[in-house]
Amino acid sequence: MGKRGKQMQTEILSILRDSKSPHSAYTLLDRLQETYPKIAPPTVYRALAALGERGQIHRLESLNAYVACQSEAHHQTSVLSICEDCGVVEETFEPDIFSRLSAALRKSGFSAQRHIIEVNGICASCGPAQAAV
Amino acid sequence: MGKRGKQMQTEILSILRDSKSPHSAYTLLDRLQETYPKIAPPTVYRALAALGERGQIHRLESLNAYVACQSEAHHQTSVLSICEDCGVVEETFEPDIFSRLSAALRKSGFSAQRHIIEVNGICASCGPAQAAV
DNA sequence: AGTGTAATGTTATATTATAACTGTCACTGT
DNA sequence: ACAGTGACAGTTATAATATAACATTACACT
Repeated sequence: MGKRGKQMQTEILSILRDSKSPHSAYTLLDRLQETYPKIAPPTVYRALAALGERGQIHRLESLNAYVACQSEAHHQTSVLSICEDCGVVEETFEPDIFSRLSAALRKSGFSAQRHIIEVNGICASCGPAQAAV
Repeated sequence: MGKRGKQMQTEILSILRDSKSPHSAYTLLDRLQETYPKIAPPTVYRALAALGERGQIHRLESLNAYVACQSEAHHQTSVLSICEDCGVVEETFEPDIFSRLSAALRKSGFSAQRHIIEVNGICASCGPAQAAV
């Protein structure tokens, strides 16, 4: 890997962990440039790719943005729920849903490798129960 | 709506229906320009937005691309499976999985509105059973 | 040191998407 | 009929996201 690459990955991971909301690649780039003024987009994308491969971050496909993985364990079977009001993303571990999904698709001969499950909605803090308080 | 808008939607829908693989907005733009040389990106995106609202097309968030809805009925609860080999996208109706997902998230106070389920893998035609033939 | 390989830096550009403004046309009320 | 108005479509420009391609550096091995 190399020292610089690891350093960037660490920086990005720490930025993402400090926030429950997703960051875009270019938001991260701006943040990193405060410290490393000269880095360019490929640096960020390389770091994001490495982190993604290790399951340390998740990419929100519907937002083109990234969040830190909230657990050390479930790197493959988590559901990402996105609050449309406050933007917070929560990760939920739902192995049962993933295996049902794989099983359902296998019936038609499809062999599942990677599942993307993202749910848009309103989180507990922003929901009607809270609005009434 | 207006005549031109409908016309573009019809054209796009027919291009997408002619192919089981997804098309990007700009692929569609190129195709439309064969007939309407002067149209610009916003025209395509407006048509895609209108088609999407009516559930006639699905957007593949992980590919930034679009496919025609393969059914007239299930506009909300379909799983999109994407073959990494041939690129074909199939739509599967899985209301049970959607309701389980909503139920699981509701436990933590999250109210689901829109579900995005995309699965990457290998389809029946490209899978090992076929390779062995 | 010399060579080969992999990581990183750099430049440029491709791809996806939308903002903001302008033009057109159908419809309304008079 | 005609001015007003509002929705849609056209147009221009640019924003936002992502990667290709090549140059350079670092480092391991000899």
